[in-house]
Amino acid sequence: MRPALGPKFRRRAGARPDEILDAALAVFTDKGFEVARVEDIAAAAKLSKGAVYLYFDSKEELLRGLIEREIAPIASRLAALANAGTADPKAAVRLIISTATQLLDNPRIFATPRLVLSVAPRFKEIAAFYRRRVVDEAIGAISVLHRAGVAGGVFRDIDSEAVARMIMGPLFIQAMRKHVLGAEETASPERRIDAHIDILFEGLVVR
Amino acid sequence: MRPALGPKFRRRAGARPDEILDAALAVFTDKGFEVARVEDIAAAAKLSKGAVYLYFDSKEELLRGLIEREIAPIASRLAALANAGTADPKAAVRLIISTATQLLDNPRIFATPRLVLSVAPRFKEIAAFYRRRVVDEAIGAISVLHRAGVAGGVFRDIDSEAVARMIMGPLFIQAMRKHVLGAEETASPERRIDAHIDILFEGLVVR
DNA sequence: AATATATAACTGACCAGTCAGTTATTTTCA
DNA sequence: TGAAAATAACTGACTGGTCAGTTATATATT
Repeated sequence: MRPALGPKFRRRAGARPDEILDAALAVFTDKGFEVARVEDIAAAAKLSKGAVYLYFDSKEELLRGLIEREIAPIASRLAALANAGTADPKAAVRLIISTATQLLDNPRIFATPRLVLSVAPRFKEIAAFYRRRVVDEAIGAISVLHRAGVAGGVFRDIDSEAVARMIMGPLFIQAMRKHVLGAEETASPERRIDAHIDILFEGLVVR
Repeated sequence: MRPALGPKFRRRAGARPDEILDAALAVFTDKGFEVARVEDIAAAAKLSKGAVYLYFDSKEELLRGLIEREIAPIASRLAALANAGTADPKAAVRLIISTATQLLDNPRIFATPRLVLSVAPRFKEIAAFYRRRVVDEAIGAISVLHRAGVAGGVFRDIDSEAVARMIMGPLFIQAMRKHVLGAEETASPERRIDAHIDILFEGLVVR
């Protein structure tokens, strides 16, 4: 019956889980976890719904798989940043801010944090997992950096968690405003980075 | 049939919509908009499901009504803050930070922003409405304050939006961490406020 | 009596997850 | 080599449960 459009499927099961997770991320981001239909995800992965269930036991398992996959690279990247930066803490903070600004500007990358936050009320362990693996790690990395700066006489001796909030907070709220509330960007990333570092390092008050 | 347990209903209906919205806020916050059942909301308001539909046309209307009701006091409060503070901008910034810290620590108050963010992907106009009425207003208020400080020679002349992000970002990320990801508070609100103002005003770098 | 308020039973659409059957790919062995 | 057998990948129709919204009926208020 089918005209000659090539084979309907190939032996490529090894690649399937990743393809399905890609599709899941897109659909979850677009509609939210609850509203997303497994059939939509299947369609986006060019499969039937039944095939999705060959690779994942449930819609929830799809969510878990996705988050685990997306978390891995972040966690390792963070640790690397902190360790690399102890020699020149000011430059390292600069690097963190500019790297994170660029990452968070990217919708594809911000999609997972966004998704985690949206499912957190229902899936407490996912929330806890993300907090430990990403948020706490990030705070830890910044803390290491800050303490190194204090030891080197570069940074003032303030609560490290407060410093972490002053670094990540502005980046995060900007990302939420842009990606979730749909706000326009008024300043370019470069200008935002410069302004952020300026206020963070020099303070707001005239001296 | 019913034994003498008093009348089955006797209230003036005038109070109902507000009671239902209170119940809706509680249930939406607990389960999220999609998962929340109208029957749960009805039960929380001590009504039958049918009765809810006497006051609201749909579940979605319940959401809209709720958000509108919760937004009103915030918007007016913000404008007041900015205008009141032009005489002593430093004190006004201090006041904003300590007020907002306390407000955002309160789960009942953070519930609406949280809800808005969670439904934003599905209900774009709600997101846009909230952005205009709350986020943009807040930025505007801080901007007014900052410009006043610059004019008075107290604050450095930096991009006002960056200043707004440095004020609201750390507060917001802390609230998300606590209320959404379920993190413990490590420092008291007072200590957080002090540290925040210290870094914001004086900067991180030793001079 | 007439109206406003409320209930409980009901309907219809929707969708996660299942499964019997189909199609492609690989292996076996003549 | 090439046809048959075995296996892996996949499909789509179906089921069972859930829930937003409706309706027929009952109770309170004026």
